[in-house]
Amino acid sequence: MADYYKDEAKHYVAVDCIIFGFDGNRLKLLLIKRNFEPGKGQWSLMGGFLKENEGLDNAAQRILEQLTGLQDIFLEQLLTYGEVDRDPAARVLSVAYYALINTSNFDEFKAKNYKGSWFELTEMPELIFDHAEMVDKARKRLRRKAKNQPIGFELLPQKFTLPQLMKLYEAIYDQKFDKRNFRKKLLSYNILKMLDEKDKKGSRKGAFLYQFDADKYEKMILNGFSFEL
Amino acid sequence: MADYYKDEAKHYVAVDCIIFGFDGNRLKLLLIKRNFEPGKGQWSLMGGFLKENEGLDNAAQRILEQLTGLQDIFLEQLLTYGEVDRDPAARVLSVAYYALINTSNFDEFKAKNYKGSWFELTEMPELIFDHAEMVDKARKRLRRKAKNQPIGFELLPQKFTLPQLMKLYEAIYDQKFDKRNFRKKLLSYNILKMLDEKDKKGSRKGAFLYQFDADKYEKMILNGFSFEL
DNA sequence: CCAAAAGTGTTCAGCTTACACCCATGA
DNA sequence: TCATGGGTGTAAGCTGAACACTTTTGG
Repeated sequence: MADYYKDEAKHYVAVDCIIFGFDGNRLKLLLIKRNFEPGKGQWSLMGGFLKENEGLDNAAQRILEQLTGLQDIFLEQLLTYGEVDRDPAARVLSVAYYALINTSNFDEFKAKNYKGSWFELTEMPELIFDHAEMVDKARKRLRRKAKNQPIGFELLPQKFTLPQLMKLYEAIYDQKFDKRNFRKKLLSYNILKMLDEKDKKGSRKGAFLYQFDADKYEKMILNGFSFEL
Repeated sequence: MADYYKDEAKHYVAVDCIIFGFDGNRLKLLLIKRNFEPGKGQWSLMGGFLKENEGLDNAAQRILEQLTGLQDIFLEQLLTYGEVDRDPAARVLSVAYYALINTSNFDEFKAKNYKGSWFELTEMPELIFDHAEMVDKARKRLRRKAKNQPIGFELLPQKFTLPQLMKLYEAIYDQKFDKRNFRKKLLSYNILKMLDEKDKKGSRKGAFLYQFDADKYEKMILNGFSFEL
């Protein structure tokens, strides 16, 4: 095949992942200690270069899997960063993705290979390049998204309690909610299934466990419903 | 400087622009007839390749200016399309941007160089590659954005009437609004300045002209206000 | 004088918010 | 028995939606 574009410039393209996790209390971010130049030894988002015959979404999945061992994770493209000087070593475009994982089933062993560790958003170290900007953008996206879709559930274990869910939303929005109003609202969507079990880790009384009911949610959006917090 | 990345792949990166315009009645899209292979003679978004030492946003501005002669236009990155086979001629990433222009001061002469012409969204021709997908995404973004920021004003001339503004919103959302409610709501934001002039093009009675008051809007968002339609 | 678009208020329903006490349990 | 977090209902204010008639003026 003729290369119609052969006179055009070619560019390095990286994919960087903003990985959010929730430990039951606070919203956290998975960062790695960079083990190559430039910026070796500094904190950074997990990333990698886009390969010759690899789709962007695939690259993001690959990179996420390398670090966490997880597949089939919520992953969404955020924005592409293309300032000429953003990487001091060379002109590199970076396509940012953000991911939501629940920390319970994540592979600590893999993460150790990259010196990955979790940080509270309030206690983030300094990041290389424009990564802090990416994180900020991702937080905003997460807030917006969580208003329109129940993506918060990606961050929780399969069974969770309403106090846990509320803590998650409080962490995402960095504000307190009234528990009566919160329960009323969430239950009114009819996308939660209450189970017979209680989780007693949080209190002596124990809190009922719930499951997210994806079927009901599908039906709900098919009927033109819009999830709003 | 050492090229730490020299073993990594490099890629062609294009920038494609979804250009919305409003002619006072309907929301339109500016498309060009492609004059190079592949896809020569087919309808397409205006685009171009990212140059060696050019930032992404700059590239988008350059491309927009080439076609419309306009500078300082609302322009926002949408998403990057990176499927391996999206362009049949070569592996090309495309960073999509969308722009809002008011058609009154746009340079038809320049547009003719590219065989550019306006299409109603309902009468769009078939587009090359994944451009239709980009347009669809841009429409959704425009709707969302117009709810939270008064970007609609980018699409209007500096002075406009409330009926015009309402028509614009009706075009963006593809639905009718009640004019009493619409006026009440928009005026309640206090970001419009009524002028002493009337525009008589639309009716014998004439409609008062308004101007968008950017100062008041800045103050409004500083005070934590959220613009909602 | 009439056609055509501009302009104008009120009511009702539903949603959001604020708010305080009892319950169950393990230690 | 008590400390701790879990669970529950109601009232007030606000916002969004529905709805119809009068005004202006060029032809």
